[in-house]
Amino acid sequence: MPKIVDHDARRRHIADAVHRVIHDKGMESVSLREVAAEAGMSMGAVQYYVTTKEQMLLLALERIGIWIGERVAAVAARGLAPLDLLRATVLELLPLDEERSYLNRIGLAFQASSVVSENQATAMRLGLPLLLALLTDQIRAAQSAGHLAAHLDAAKEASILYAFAQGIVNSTLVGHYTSEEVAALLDYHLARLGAR
Amino acid sequence: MPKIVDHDARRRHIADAVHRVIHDKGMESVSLREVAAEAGMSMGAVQYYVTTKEQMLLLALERIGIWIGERVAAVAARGLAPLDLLRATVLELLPLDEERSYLNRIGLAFQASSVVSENQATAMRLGLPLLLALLTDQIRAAQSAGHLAAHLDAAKEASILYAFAQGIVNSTLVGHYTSEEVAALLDYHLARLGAR
DNA sequence: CACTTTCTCATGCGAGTGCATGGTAAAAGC
DNA sequence: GCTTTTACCATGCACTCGCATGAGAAAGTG
Repeated sequence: MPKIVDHDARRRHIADAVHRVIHDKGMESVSLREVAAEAGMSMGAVQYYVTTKEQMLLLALERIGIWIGERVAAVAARGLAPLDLLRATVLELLPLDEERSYLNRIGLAFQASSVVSENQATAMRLGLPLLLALLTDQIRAAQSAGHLAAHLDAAKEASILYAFAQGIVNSTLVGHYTSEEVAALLDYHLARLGAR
Repeated sequence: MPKIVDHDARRRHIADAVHRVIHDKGMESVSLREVAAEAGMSMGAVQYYVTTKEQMLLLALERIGIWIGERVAAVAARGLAPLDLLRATVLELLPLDEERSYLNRIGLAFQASSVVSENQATAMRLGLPLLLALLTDQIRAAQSAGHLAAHLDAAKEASILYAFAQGIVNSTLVGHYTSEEVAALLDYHLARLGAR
């Protein structure tokens, strides 16, 4: 065998290029040529690692999921107190700095794209329950620690919290909220759920 | 002058065709030809009423805003009790039946598209404060009637409620929630805000 | 009737699309 | 050294895109 190449690395490289194209010019201008140019490789090389455009998008979508998962896991590893951990986890999902905006722009593009592509919708549905379960656990932990009211339905609160985050993302990305307003809204919401 | 034609009607007809294309095949497959075919007219006729694709999309976006505004106004005209009105208004924004799913699919597509198109983002930002102000008023009314706790910050609650709704839309459109779960989540959230 | 104005259409253009193909360079196995 | 496998690339193909153009049909006015 010749020229041993790290296939995963190449595919990651391509996925990153897809992300940049989506972020800079939107989902509609993702094309094999555009992505190849962004990745600094020939169109033939892209085709070698990715058989079809659909598969290329799925690859990029999966990597976004992994990326978010890693970020959330990193927060969990910080060893914060229960309620702080919950707050930090949700903050991680909001577009409060450049990297999180980048991630959320791409996420929103895939969100919309998934409505029309069943394969993408399936991929989207994989990560969601994991995140909701994590939030549910964190809420339960905060309840046990007496930081959140014991009578709250942890699973429902997790769903509401995540929906809140997603909705805030939408409005923020079209330029409605500032970072400060977003953080203030989250804190207000969490405070309202506090034990009394 | 010949063939007197209702321009607004024609433009509405075109906008409706754009909506159907976005709903059925997604934003990426919106093209002058596709829209013309969907509208049952020639491509030249579409071009006569709409000078550019960008303008066509803006037209379709504006009409979505008008449509949602009308639906929300219709709810307000039903003369419900304060808390019921608030609940009904939010329900109006959720994809709980075919028409609302239709509306929300298109809305989400524009949401994503607006991130990349400044003109669309501007149009999006126009309607949002109106809706938030309406929800804020309804929350204040519910507080005055003793249906919601008086200590709540009405404006923040409105923002949270709307963000919640938008987030739920995202997840529901990719197939995560059922209609029943969505309604249950809203009721749970509102009950938690109730006066005690 | 002509004449003007409004509306509609077919067609062309250059550019870009996803994908298939055939060829080529390089490294490993024999 | 020759073959095989892997990696890559240039190009072609059929198609679609947004938009421009010019011709002409329809319906009013004089």
